[in-house]
Amino acid sequence: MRKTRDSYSIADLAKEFDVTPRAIRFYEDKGLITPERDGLRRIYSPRDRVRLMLILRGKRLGFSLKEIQEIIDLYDAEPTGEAQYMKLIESCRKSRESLRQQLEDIQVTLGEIDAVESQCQKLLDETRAHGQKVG
Amino acid sequence: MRKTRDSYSIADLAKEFDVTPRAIRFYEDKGLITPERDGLRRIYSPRDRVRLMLILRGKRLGFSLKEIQEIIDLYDAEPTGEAQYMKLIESCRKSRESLRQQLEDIQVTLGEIDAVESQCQKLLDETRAHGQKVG
DNA sequence: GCGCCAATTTACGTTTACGTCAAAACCCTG
DNA sequence: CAGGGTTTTGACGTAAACGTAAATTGGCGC
Repeated sequence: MRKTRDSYSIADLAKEFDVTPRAIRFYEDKGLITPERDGLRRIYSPRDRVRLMLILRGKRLGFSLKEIQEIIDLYDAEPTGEAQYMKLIESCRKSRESLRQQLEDIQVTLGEIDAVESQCQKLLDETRAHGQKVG
Repeated sequence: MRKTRDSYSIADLAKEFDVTPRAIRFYEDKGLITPERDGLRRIYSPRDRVRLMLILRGKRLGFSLKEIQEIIDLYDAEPTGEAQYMKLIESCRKSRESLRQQLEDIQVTLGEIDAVESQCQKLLDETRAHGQKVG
C-alpha cells in the first residue's frame, strides 16, 4: 500500500485534478510538462504530477501559461555560472513583487467583502425585526 | 486645489491607470461601467473612477470580467427583501471562499520562491568564495 | 482475430479581452 | 473657417487556452 505511485496515465491526473486530458496535452504542447512515452502513451512521473499541480495553482492565481512557465523554471533551474545565479535571483525578486501586489489586493478585497457582508447582515437583522412588528 | 476632481475624460482615466481608452470602452460594453454623456463624449464621475479601480484590481487577481462584474455588484447592491439579502450574503461567502484559496496559494508560492532564492543566494556565495581561491 | 475502450493526432471552432485601423463628429484656436 | 487634437462608432484582427469532432492506433478479453 503506497500512497505515492510512480507513474500515472493522463486519465489518472485528469481525474485527480479535475481537468481534461486535452488541457494536460495542451500544457505539454506549451512545454510545461514533458512526460515519458510508452509507444504513443504518455507516462507521467510523480515529478510530472507535481508540475501539473504547480501549473494549476498558477492558474488559480490568474497567471498565463507563459508566466507559469517562468515560475516553474525557477524551481528546477540549474544555474551554470554567476550570471545565471543573478538572473535567477532577479526572477525571484520579480515574482515576489507580483505576488506581494496580489496579496495586498486580496487582503483589501477580503476586507471590503467582509464589510459588505456585515453591513448586509445588519440590515437584514433590522429588516427582520421591523418585519416582525409590522407583519 | 482639489485632489478629487468631479469628472474625468476617458483619456484622463486611461493615463492615470495606464490602460487604453479601448479597454475602458470595452468594460462599458460589458456593463461594468456606465459613464454619463455630454453629447457623444463620455464623462466619468469619481464613482466611475472607483469602479474602474475595482475592475483593474480584479484583473490583477486574475478574475474574468464576468466575475469582476459579480463582485462589483456586491458593493452597490440595494437589496429589496429578505431573499435578496440572503443571496447577497451567499455571494459574499463564495467570493471569500475563492479569495481565501488564492491567499493560501500565494502564501505557499511566496514561501517557495523565498526558498529558491535563498538557496540560490547561498550557492552563489559559495561559487564566489571558491572562485576567489581558484581564480 | 475481433470488438471495445482508452489514448493519440490533426485540425478546426470558440470564448475572452482587448488591439488596430478607418471614417466621421466635436471642439478649440489662430 | 481651416486645421489639429480628441473622441466616437463600427468593423475586423488576434493571442491565449482550451473544446470538440474525426480518424487512427494499441492493448485486452474472449
